[in-house]
Amino acid sequence: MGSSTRVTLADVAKAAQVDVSLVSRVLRGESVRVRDETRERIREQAATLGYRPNAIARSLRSARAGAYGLVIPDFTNPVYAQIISGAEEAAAARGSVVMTSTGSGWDPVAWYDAVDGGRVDGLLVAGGPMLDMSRLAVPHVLVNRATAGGRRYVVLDDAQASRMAVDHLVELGHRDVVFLGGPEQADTAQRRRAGFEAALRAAGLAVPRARWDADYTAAGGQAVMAETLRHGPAFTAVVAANLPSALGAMEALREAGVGIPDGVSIIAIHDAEIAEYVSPALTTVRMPLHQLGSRAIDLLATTAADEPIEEVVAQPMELTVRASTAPPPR
Amino acid sequence: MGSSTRVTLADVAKAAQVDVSLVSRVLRGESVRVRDETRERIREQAATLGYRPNAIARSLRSARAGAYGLVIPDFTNPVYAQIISGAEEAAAARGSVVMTSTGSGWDPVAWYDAVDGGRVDGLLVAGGPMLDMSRLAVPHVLVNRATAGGRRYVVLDDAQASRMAVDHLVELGHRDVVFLGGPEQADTAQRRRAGFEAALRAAGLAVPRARWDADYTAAGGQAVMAETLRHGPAFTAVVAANLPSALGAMEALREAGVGIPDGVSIIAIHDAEIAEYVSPALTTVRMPLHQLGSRAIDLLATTAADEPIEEVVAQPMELTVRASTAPPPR
DNA sequence: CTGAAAGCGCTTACAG
DNA sequence: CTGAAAGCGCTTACAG
Repeated sequence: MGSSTRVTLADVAKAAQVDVSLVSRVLRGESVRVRDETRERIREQAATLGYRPNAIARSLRSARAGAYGLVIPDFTNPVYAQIISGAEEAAAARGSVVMTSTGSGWDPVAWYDAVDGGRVDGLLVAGGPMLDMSRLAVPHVLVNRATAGGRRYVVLDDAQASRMAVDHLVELGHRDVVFLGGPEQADTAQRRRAGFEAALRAAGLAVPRARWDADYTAAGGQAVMAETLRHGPAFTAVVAANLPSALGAMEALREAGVGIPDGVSIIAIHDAEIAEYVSPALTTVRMPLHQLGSRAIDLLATTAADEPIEEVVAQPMELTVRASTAPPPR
Repeated sequence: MGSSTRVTLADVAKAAQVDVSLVSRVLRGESVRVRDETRERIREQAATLGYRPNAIARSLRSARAGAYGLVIPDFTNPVYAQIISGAEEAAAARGSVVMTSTGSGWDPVAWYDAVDGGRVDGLLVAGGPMLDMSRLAVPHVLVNRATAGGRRYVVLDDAQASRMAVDHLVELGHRDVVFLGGPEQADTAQRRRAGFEAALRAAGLAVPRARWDADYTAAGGQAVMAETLRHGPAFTAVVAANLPSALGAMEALREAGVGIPDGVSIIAIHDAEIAEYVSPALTTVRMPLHQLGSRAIDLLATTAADEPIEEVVAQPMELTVRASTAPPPR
């Protein structure tokens, strides 16, 4: 160890008594005709010296970073772990994936420099503050967000998720269902609400007039659910726009002395391990987040930077029935 | 946009009619005496052309990456989000932090190449598979893990956390307390267990003979708690070695019809938002994970690569009493 | 105050 | 089959 004396291609070349260019070719496995004996000598010396290619020099020369960036706004939200694992799986053959955050004390100027200086071949942006992607030289794909104006995104079938949630509740016999929404400016929240309302209408049920939108957090879900209990319409079931807001809503219901599911049923869009370990275990619609991450990397890698991408990853989406939903009280 | 025509230093130099070296100095803010007029012209042209420095070229030349790597084994565990935010805060002045994972389909060989090719100035390793750090040329610091042999780590005061948990239970009147441990090979788990036993002895209480070790996961915690209920000693309280295993244990208690906290109290080491939103809300010992991340970056940045680091971040550690602990049934 | 040159460690046509 | 050379886009002594 010791960064003092890094072994370079030149060192290996000297030890193996060949030119650096040959070492480069052999070590990269480039199909080059070379005597077996020479090839062996080169490999041997590289191993002996502990040569490891300088990725920076390679990148500069070849104009390829060999890495993709993935921008995550909030590592506490378990949905991102699934997107990450999908992205890594798809990228494995092409290089690595590095995550950066836009969290606490985030500085846009430093960020653009850090992310757009050739360190990555492309950027997946999974939420976070609204960024001006046109300032970026590196190709990008928005993940789970279809910003107006942007034409490079992969999203989920949010409306369908709401529909599955509503259908489940309707099958159980619920007729008075409210939607605990996400922030109005989030397009995922808009599509989930639209899907909710469409499904209600399709079932011949009334769409509540007022909107009860939280901010996709547990604290927000709790506050808005409490508000709904005080001033909202009578209801026997809730569709929560995401997992954290469902957990908050459950807390608000408990505080109000409302039983789950005997008083009110609740179902959330998105699934994660935690849904199994709350009480009662939470019924969810599992979204294809892993597939979303994979698909986004594939598109990033295979698409020209200026080519529009407007794609919906719809499969597999799955209702996961747990203990938080049951027929309405009668 | 369009990566086709990146603006280089040479482009700016030509436009401003000066040498590239001068542009480099002015744009980096190097203290160089230059006519205000020239400086102004350079800045103007850089802005007009939309120049953005090539981080790769800069790194190669200056032998500094301007970034630190942070290896995360599992993005679903909320404790890592706190470490990340601490690391980012400390790194902000020096460069960026990029996270990489050692998750699904992780390939050690590719990993060493990816991480040790000059892309980062240093590496924080927060758990994951046991890696041979001596193979790395880049300086590293282990975070929350003091591997035998390794002499570069920052850990928490795990024993103290257990002590605080036990003391809380003892003050409530508990005398029969069990420890739901972590995996035996994890040194954090060893210290938490040792602290647990020491605190019990200090309180004049018996240390259970058998060990009930899970694997730091919810599923593991659930299985081992169920086992403890069947074959373990009688107990009125549980100290869980981490948050996920506590959530699993709560599920096992519910399944066995044991009330929390009226039948059994439970307290977990580590805190996260989710602890507030399970039912009953979980009492925890909040660990200084943010500070752990910050300190690790500071040490990485200011310490020679071969200098031993053996540090404990002990403050602030805080008992957070919620609803899952109460006096024992009588 | 500003310029010219060397060189970081690679890859990749071009030669032979 | 193998080598010599150019050059990626910067930074940094060295000159003047």
